[in-house]
Amino acid sequence: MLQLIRGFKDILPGEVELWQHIENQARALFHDFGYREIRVPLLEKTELFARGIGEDTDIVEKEMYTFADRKGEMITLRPEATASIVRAYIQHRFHAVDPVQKFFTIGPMFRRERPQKGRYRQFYQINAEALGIAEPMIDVQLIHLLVRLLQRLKVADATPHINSLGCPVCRPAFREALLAFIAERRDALCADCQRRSTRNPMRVLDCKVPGCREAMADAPAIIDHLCPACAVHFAMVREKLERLGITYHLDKRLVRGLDYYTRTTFEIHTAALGAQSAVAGGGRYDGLIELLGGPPTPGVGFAVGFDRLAEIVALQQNDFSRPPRLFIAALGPAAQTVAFEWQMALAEAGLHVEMDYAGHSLKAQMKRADRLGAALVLIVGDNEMKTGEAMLRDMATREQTPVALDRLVETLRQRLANL
RNA sequence: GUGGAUGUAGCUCAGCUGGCAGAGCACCGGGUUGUGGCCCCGGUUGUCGUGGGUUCAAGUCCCAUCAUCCACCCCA
Repeated sequence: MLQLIRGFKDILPGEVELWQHIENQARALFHDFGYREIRVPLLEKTELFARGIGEDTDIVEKEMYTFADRKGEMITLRPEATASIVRAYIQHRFHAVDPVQKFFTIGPMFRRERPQKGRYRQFYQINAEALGIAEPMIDVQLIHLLVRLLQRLKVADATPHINSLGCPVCRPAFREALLAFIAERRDALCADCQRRSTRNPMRVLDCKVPGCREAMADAPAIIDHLCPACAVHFAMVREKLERLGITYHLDKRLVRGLDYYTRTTFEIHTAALGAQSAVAGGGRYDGLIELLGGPPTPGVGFAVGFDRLAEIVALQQNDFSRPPRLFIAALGPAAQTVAFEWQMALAEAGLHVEMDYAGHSLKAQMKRADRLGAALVLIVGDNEMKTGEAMLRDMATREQTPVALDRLVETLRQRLANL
């Protein structure tokens, strides 16, 4: 049997409704906050991600779907959306018209990781990006947006964890302090951290190995080494969060896996999915636009893990089925012929109507109507064709009333409106 | 990339020291010649993940491989 590719999955009818529900909530929220949808390609030149995300990151080093196309150009299935959105911002010269742009996008991303719960090779993200705004207000707006979205989706425990990663001004000094600290207790760290300590020392801070946690307990924190500008920025983010009544955890060990992040950084975790606990994350990336060839422009954004979010939402709310309003049980070829035409006419009038196409017994058709969850069943056979009145059965009350066939649409609309 | 567990009907799973491939649910039909849910009766559904090996005989034992799940790792 031909099967789908490892780490990929089908989203089947029944589950799709849940995805649509989440999308609808996100779109409505983004619309109200002035975020406009942007759709960028799934394929980009490899260079965009190599430069944007960082050559040394795990994503670029070993997780991207990168290949040569037929002319030998190196292209990559996008592992995230921010780099593409920033590329579009620069390419279409948004900064020249109005540097302030707020975008959102929803779509698939690709990373070749080992599949696991809530982790697929084609996975979906909801992204929001605010470009051209340096003020801490917009950091807070994005965190607020994230919290509101999760509230609307009835996700409990959606408390954001926040931190500041500083900027190119304050990070070197912190890096020195951290390296010095790590050097003193290198032997106590796990093998991974010993390797990390030279390449990406910030990662040692959020290692989960108990020995490392212990050794790093008193490690210097980034927020104690912020330059005055970053310190003020972060203080304002915290103050505004508090004024909005958004509870948050200050997590001095929170770091990011992508090189472009600066200043405010945030994540939302949940216990619902085991180890794949991060359901959303984001932060400020003030250097990225310039790095990708645009003018110096601040930026901040987040990504929500759609697959993970859908699994969490499904835990409390998983029935999004939309049963037909009416089932037409037709008996005999003559009735079936008119039923077929009614179904189309009623659909045209905005009513979801189902019928049986195979000419099963009335009993079988009633069973099917029940299983589909139809509120009403219209029973039409030779008798009804002669008298011009069909029987309309209310499945909940079992009451049956005659309905004139020539006034069918109006009667049904009335009856269904009252349900 | 590393470690562990699991693959048998559409779904959930049973199948002992190797001996005729099963149950429940679902689906189809009947009990009721034109009336659903509950009940009763009957029926359909299989590359036992795949490929090799051992054996008179393999769902069962061995090897390989693929996939899924869990954890590490990484991240959303």
